Amino acid sequence: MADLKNIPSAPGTRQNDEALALMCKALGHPARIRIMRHLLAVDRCICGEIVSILPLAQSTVSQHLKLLKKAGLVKGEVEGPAICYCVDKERLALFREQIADFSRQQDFRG
Amino acid sequence: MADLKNIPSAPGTRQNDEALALMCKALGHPARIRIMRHLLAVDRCICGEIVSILPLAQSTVSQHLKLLKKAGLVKGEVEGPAICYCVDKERLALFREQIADFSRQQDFRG
DNA sequence: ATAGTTTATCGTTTTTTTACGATAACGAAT
DNA sequence: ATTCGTTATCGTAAAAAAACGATAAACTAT
Repeated sequence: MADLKNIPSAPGTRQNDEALALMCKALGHPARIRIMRHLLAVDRCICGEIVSILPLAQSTVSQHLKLLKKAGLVKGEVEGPAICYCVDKERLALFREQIADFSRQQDFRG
Repeated sequence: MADLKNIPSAPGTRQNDEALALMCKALGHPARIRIMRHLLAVDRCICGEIVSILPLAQSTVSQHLKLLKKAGLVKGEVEGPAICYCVDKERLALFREQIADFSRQQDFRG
């Protein structure tokens, strides 16, 4: 990938194209959408529960969770021997706003 | 990728995880975010203009546009010798709503 | 200490994505 | 008919993503 990070952004443009793209990419896979939906539905659960609802190996699910964490959409905390995951709702709300701003972006030149 | 398409969806869950993931994936690259922002800013422009604002080869930009078209976020129409691109605002609005619904999804069991 | 449960990481393979140059296709204008 | 400007497609190479099994790490409980 060429270095888009070093290009000056347009005046009215938000700087965080990278972060926005990262979050979009994190949601750009059906398994990860599923994971998010489940977490939103049950509020919080351990990794094993997610494994049980998806037709994927444990290691694969763990990788998906890692990506979601990297994008900031999910956070996990140790809970006894297991790890409890939940959606970072602030980040998700931020994402929703960014998408809203983005998709309402118009031409306000002059 | 395993066949997530054949898994029964949870009761309250929207069916179009695939479509939502596809649109997210389309926006999951900084170059494509840039393209969308530019199109939103200038309303409509030819492909060559987009090439000129990105540090990418013409063929690469063409591929990115192809992805955005495949996701339905962008449409292009022949205009003389060139092709004029613009954002499909209805689709983008739909996407925004899907994200809004998604990110507000809560636990309403019982 | 040992055994059991849970999850992350490693190593690997396959597939997809990203990027490029070169070429083809298409329309406009000479 | 030929040339020019514009964009898509082809072929290819390099990088990243997706998936798995096996193993390691960490914490509980016996």
